[in-house]
Amino acid sequence: MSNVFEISFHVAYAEPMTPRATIHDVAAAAGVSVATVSKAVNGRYGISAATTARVLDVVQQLGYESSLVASSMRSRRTSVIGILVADFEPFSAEILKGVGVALADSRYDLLAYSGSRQRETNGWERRSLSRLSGTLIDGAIMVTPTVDTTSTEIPVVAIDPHTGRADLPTVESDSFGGALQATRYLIELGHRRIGFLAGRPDLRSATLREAGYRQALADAGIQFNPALVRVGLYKRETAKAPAASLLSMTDRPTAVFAANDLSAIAIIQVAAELGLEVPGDLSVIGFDDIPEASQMNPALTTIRQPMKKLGATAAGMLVSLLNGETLPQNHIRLPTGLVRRATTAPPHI
Amino acid sequence: MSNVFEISFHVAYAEPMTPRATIHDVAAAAGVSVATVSKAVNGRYGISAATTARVLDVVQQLGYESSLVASSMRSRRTSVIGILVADFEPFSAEILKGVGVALADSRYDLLAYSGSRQRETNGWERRSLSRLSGTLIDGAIMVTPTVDTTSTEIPVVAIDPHTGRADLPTVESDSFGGALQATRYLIELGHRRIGFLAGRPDLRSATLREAGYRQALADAGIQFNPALVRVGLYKRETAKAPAASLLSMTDRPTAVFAANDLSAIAIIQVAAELGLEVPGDLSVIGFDDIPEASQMNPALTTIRQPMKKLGATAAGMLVSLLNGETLPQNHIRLPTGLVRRATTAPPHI
DNA sequence: AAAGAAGTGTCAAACGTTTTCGAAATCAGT
DNA sequence: ACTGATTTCGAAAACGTTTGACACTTCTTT
Repeated sequence: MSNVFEISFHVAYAEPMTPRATIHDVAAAAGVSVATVSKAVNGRYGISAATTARVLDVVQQLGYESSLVASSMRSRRTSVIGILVADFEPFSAEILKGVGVALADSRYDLLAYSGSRQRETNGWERRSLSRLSGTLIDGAIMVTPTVDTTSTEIPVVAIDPHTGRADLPTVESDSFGGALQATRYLIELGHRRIGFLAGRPDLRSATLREAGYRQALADAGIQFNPALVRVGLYKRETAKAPAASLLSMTDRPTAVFAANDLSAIAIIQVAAELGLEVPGDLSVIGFDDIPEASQMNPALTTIRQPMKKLGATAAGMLVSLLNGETLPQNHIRLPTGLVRRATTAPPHI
Repeated sequence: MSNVFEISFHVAYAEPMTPRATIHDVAAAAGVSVATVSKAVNGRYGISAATTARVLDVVQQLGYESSLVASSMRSRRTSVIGILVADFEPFSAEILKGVGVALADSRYDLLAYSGSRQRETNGWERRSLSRLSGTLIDGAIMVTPTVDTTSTEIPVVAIDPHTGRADLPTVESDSFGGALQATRYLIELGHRRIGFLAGRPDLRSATLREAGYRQALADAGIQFNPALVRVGLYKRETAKAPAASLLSMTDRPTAVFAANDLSAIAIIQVAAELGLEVPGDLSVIGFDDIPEASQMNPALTTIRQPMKKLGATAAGMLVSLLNGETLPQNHIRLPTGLVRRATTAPPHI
């Protein structure tokens, strides 16, 4: 059976796949022991210049590269930083960019891992982390973790962390302040019936955004109405049904604050399907300012969150931890800002 | 020295880092051999239901997860697909999103790898591939590879491939057609002195974009002028100097076709520094339509390239190869389209 | 010339799994 | 009870590296 597999591969490929050279191949070709090769390649002390040169020559010829897996199995350090994401949606992609530039001239490689197979199940990232952490990565950044991960054997920094006691370093943006700004802006435009499409209740950002929403209402003397709140879970697919439910009410809101841009996109799409015009019949404001927000038509009014900076900051913290330093502050919060675009307008009179 | 390191870690962390449970720990706790644990966990035949249950119980208690590294070292298949990128800039990030959704309900996990350490050196991705391929990943997608990678032991699909003989499956967009469209559009606007800011000459896309540019000029009866061509290498930093050189000419072009959006952004920035107005004094058109293109002010006119689809297509091809299937076609080219925005206008009279 | 020091290379263990093979135990059939 | 088949489990090898201990040379020093 395994043979069948191999054979069909050879069919698919013009050239047969040559197995890569191992350290044993190099050792044999150079006429030395594998230990010598290892030391020569890694520049360890105790190998003469002549031998080293000869070994490196063979390495060159054979195109040998040490297997990351095998070497990391033995020596526990790999100089690779892992970032664990549920999937590569716009938010985590932006963070990835930030982490990438922050690590660009560090001595760390970057490995982003997304577990397609099991990501619906809770705690996928604890499992993934566990699978990668013993070896392979020296430290990890976790984006919107689904569990309150406790101690691991490698340093971990969380971005947009879980609710619950914060036992690990975190980076997040000012969700409360941002939500306050967003809701206040809708109120300033004249809206009174303002809906809220909430995020993932297990994330601190989601609870804070709801808190900000309620605070802004309270400040304006508007009674909080639970009937105007739906849970969209931050994802486009999961947000559509609650969005539809919200917009199908007989006395539907004139404006909606969506807890993130993907939810906002979902509700705008649902509105279109229901024949509602944005912003004519419905104002929508999002949160994040993902690149897609400005590409839409009409462009999305939203709260900008410095996603790249979140990533870069987390990367910086992680590198500090890996250097054995103590962090000056364990929890960092970055500011947000209102971006006025075209999905918000005063309500119909 | 290693001790010092450990100690400082404990300082940085409130809780001591507990080493993760290994298969040996599970075996000891369950009173069976490691072989039995392995079989129980992986559902292999030959273990009684009672024993399996007991082992799984212990696994649960200890929170055991098999090490991806160790298991991949022994059994060569990991169900992980790797995507190798030079760095996470907008283009590769978009591709990543596409690969992610394509793999979402496959049985493969996704691992994106970016070698910060050595990415300036040529052939970084061949080395990275080699380091990961023996183990860890079952197949790979390479984005804008710097070398004409020959046979490896795992299937590889290239996106935006290298020039040179195409020995591996490739996915790319219609660079020639897109360049034709772009240049033609500038000509239609009335431009005659049209500059070209070229890409990485080792990539097929770059040579094709230059070919399209020259073809459009020829079609319009405009003499190709080498003095109007600079090489920007697709990256913002590397494009700024050549852009400045181009715009500092005494008879500078009235319009520039930049081989990708990052180059376009660079030249617009340089133009601003030189006091030139876009599109008043200089029209600029890019290539890619990265998310950032529409966020700029003025928004960038560009050739849209279906980046997510490139990624998704490559992922589909790779999965086919991994299934041992033969690809219906080894080279796929996707169409491009003109996106008119605000950085292009007729030239001054 | 002896003895220690320094330099250079090899041996073998270890990392955490999976898998093959064989041993022991249980069971069925006579 | 005896044979043979079947089930259940463990021992050990293997994957490709790194590294500490050790052995053999060669060089200094007295």
